[in-house]
Amino acid sequence: MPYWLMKSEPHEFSIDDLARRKVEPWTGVRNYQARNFMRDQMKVGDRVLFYHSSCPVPGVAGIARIVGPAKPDPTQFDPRSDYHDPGSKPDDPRWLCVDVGFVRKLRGVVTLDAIRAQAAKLEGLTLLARGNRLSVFPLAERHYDLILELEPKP
DNA sequence: GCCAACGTTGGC
DNA sequence: GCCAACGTTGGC
Repeated sequence: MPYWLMKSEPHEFSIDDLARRKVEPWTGVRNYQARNFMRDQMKVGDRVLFYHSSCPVPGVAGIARIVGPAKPDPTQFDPRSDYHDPGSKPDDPRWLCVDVGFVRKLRGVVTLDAIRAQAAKLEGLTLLARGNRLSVFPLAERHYDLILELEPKP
């Protein structure tokens, strides 16, 4: 499954931060389903919609791609990290991260409102599923394309 | 800050 | 294995 949506809170890490960093290890995922997607299905080269959550205008803010495969998330072993997991052992890491590379920032955010307005065309999109909280999930290619068609024109 | 929805934990 | 309690997510 070569298309993904990944959420980030922009006050923590935004598309502008990724534009500066170029590549960022996607640390801090602490949900087994999201981890399993990264471990079992993500491939280097896969496309990612970069989603801003928990912010004034939630929505897709940019495009990224997977540039490094799943590997142990170092923050789980750091006692000073918010993501420290004392139950995870270095010889059997519980949490993984992938490397995410910047592709481009959209001309404007494709807002959650705008996406919802196309709900009829986006049937099955996890983002619109009731109670969805997953921070990493696969996208159907047609959903990826349709969302990008909502990008504001120049 | 509120709260619905969901995941995790732990007693039994 | 059940399920109540608790913690987290994320839009509003």
